[in-house]
Amino acid sequence: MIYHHIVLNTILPPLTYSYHHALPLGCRVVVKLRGKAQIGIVWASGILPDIAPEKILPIQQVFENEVRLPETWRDLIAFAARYYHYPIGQTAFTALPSLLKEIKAVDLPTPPVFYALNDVGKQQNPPAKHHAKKFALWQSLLSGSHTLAELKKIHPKAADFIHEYQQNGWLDANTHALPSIPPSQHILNDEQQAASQAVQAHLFEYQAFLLHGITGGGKTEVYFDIMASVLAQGKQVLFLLPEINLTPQLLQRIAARFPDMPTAVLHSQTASSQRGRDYLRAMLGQAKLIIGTRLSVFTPIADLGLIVVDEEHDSSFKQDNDLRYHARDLAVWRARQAGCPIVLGSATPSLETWHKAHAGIFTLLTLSHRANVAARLPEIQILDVRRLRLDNGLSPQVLQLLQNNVQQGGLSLVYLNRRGFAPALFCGDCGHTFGCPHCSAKMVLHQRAGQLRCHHCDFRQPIPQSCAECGNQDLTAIGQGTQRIETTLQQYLPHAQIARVDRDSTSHKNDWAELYARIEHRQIDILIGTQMLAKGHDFANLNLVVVLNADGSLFSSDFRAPERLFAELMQVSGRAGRAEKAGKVVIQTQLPEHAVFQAIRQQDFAQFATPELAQRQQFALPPFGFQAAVRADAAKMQDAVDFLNEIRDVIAPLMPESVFQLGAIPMLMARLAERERAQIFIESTDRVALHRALSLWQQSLFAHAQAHIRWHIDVDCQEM
DNA sequence: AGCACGCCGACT
DNA sequence: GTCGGCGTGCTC
Repeated sequence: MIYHHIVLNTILPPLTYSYHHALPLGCRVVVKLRGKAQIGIVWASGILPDIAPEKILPIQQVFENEVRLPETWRDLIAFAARYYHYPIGQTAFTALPSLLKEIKAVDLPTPPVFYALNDVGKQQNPPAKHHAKKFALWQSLLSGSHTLAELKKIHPKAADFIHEYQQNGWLDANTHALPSIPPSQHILNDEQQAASQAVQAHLFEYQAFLLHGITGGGKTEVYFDIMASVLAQGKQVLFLLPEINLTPQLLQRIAARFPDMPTAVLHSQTASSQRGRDYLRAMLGQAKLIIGTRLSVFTPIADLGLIVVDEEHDSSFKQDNDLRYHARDLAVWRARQAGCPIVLGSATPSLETWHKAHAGIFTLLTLSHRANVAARLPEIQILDVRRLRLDNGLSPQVLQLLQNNVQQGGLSLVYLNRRGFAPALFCGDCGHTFGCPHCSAKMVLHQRAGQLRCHHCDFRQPIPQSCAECGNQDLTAIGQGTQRIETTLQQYLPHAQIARVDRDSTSHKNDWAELYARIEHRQIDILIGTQMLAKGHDFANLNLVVVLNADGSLFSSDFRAPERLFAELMQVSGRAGRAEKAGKVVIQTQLPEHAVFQAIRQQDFAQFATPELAQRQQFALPPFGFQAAVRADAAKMQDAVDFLNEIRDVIAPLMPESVFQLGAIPMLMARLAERERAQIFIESTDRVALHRALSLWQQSLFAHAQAHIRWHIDVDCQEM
C-alpha cells in the first residue's frame, strides 16, 4: 500500500489515505471522511504515515485519466494558504470551480480547430471577386489560421466551403496553429509606444511594471499591444480587472482586436458549468486569453506569458470574507513563478504599488497625455460650500451650471455616493435617529419604496409615522441620497430629462443597455449616480460633472480614506470630456483646504501621493510597515474583546521583538447582522516576523476556540 | 426515564 | 467545517 496526503474541503491539514499504487500529484480522488464520500486532491504520494496505519482508509475512486491540477497551481495554493493563514484545504477548494468539486469525472473540452489553406490550396485560383463573401472567406484562409466560428462571421455558409476545400485537399486543419491577430486600428502615441516597448523588452522574464496613465491616456491600447505580442508567441495571457469594469463594451473591444483568439471569460455571472469548462480550457492551454475578476487569479494556466491587472488600486481585488486574498498581490507572485512580465495599470495607483515603483521594485511607465489629442483634461473647481445656502445639498452655483448645460444641450453627471432618499431619519423633538436593529448603522430612508433600509444587512421596515422614543410625529429626513437629489432637480428643472443610476434603479443588464440607448439618442440631460456610474463607463458627450458630499469619508479614522477619495474623485472627474467637448468638474466640499482637493484641482497624483506617503512613513503604516488584523465576533462586544486580549497576553512573551500588538478595539462597523465585532492589529516592519506572529496567533486561536466566538485573520487588511 | 441543548473533540 | 458523544438539567 502506498500512502498519500489528500487535501479535502475542511479546515484540517492534508489527511493520509492509502492506495495500491502511487498516484500522480494533483489528481482528483474520492475518499471517505467520517463515512461520507468527498472529493480530494492528491498533495503528496509515497509518504510515511503520521498516524497509526490501521486508522488509514483506502482511496475509494481515482479520476486518473483526467487532467491533474499542475504543480504551479498547487504551489500557488500552498503559498496563498501560508500567506493568508488560511487552511490549505479551504484555500484549494476556493480556487476550484464547482465542476471540479463534484464527485463525477469531467469531460475534457476539445481543443479548437484552426483552418488555413495549405500549399496546394494556395496554388488554386481564388473564387470570382463578385462573390464578395466567398472571396473574403478565401482571403482569410489565405492569410492565416481561423476558427470555424470566426469564418462563419465572414460567410454564413463557411462550414460547407470548409468541407468542400477539405475534400479537395486544400486545407490544413489543426489544433496547434497560432490564431492570426489582425493589425491594430490604433496608432500608439510616443508614450504608449515607449511603455509597450519597455514591457516587450522583458517578455521572457519576471518583471513588474506600473503603468501609470491619466484617465483617457490609452492604457488599454498599451495592454493590447503587449498582449498581441505575447499571444503571437502562442503563450497565454491573464487579464484581471474589477467586476464593474468587465463590461460588454470591453469584451467587444477585445473581440474586435483578437477575433480568433480562444478566450475564457471568468466572472461571477458566468454560469458555473461554463466557468468549469473555461477553467479547464485555460489549464489545457486551449484558451489563450483569460479575462476575469479576482477569483480568476487562481486559474491554472499551462503556458502563462503575461499578466495584466487593470485598475490595480481597486479594492474589489481584495476578498473580504473566507480566504482574504488580494488578487493583485497573488498575480505578482504568479508572474514571478511563471517568469513572465506583469503590468499593473491605474490612473491612481495604490500607495503600495506607487511606493514599489519608486523604490525600484516595480518599473514605472507613465502615460501623461490623453490618447485622443483633441480631448482636453477637464477643468476642476473646488467649491467651498461652508457659507453657501444649499437647497437639499445643491449650491446655487451648481444649480445654475446644470441649468445652463441643460439649455445648451450638454450631458451632466451629478455624482453622490449615497443611495436612497436620505441617509437618516431624525426626530426633531428628542433627537432620536432610527438605527438598524442588527447593525451599528443608521437606517436609510427610501421614500419611493416607503421603507427604511439598512445598507449593511438589508433589513427593511416601513417608514415609521412617529418617533419610537417620544411619539412625536414630526420626523425629518436629514442628508441627501440620490433619490432626494433627483426629486430636487426635477422640481428645479422641470423640463430636463433626468435619469438616476444606482443599485436600486439599475440592477439588470437590460437597464444599462436601455440607458446607453437613451444617452446615445440625447434623451437624457442629467445623470444622477453613485460609484456605479463613475467606474468603467464612458459617455462621449458628458461635459459637466458635479460631485456632492465628497468629504464624508475624511472624518473617518481609516488611514486609507484620503487615498480612496482621491481615486474616486479622479475617476469621476475623468468621466468629463473624454471626447472633443471640454469638460468641467465642480466638487462641493466643506474642507476645501484639505490636501486631497488641492491635488485633485491640479489632477496630479504625485502631488497627492508624495506627502501622503511621507505621513505613512512617519507612522510606519503600509507600505512602510506591514499590517494584519485578527478579528473576533460574538453576540456581546466584551466577549469578542476579551477573547482577543486573552490570547494576546498568552502569546505576548513569544512575540518577535519587532512585532507590535495593539489592544483589541471594536471595528468601525462595530455591529453587523447581530454580531459584535472586535479586532486587534498586528504590525511590523519585518514581514517575516509578522508572519511568525500570525502563525502563533493561528495556533492559539485554534487552541482557545470557543463555540460562540468566530474569528479570522486578515493579512494586509483593508477594512478598519 | 426521556429528551433537549450545549460543549468538546475527532475527523486520516 | 461538521458530526457525534456525552453531560447537564428540565419535564412527564
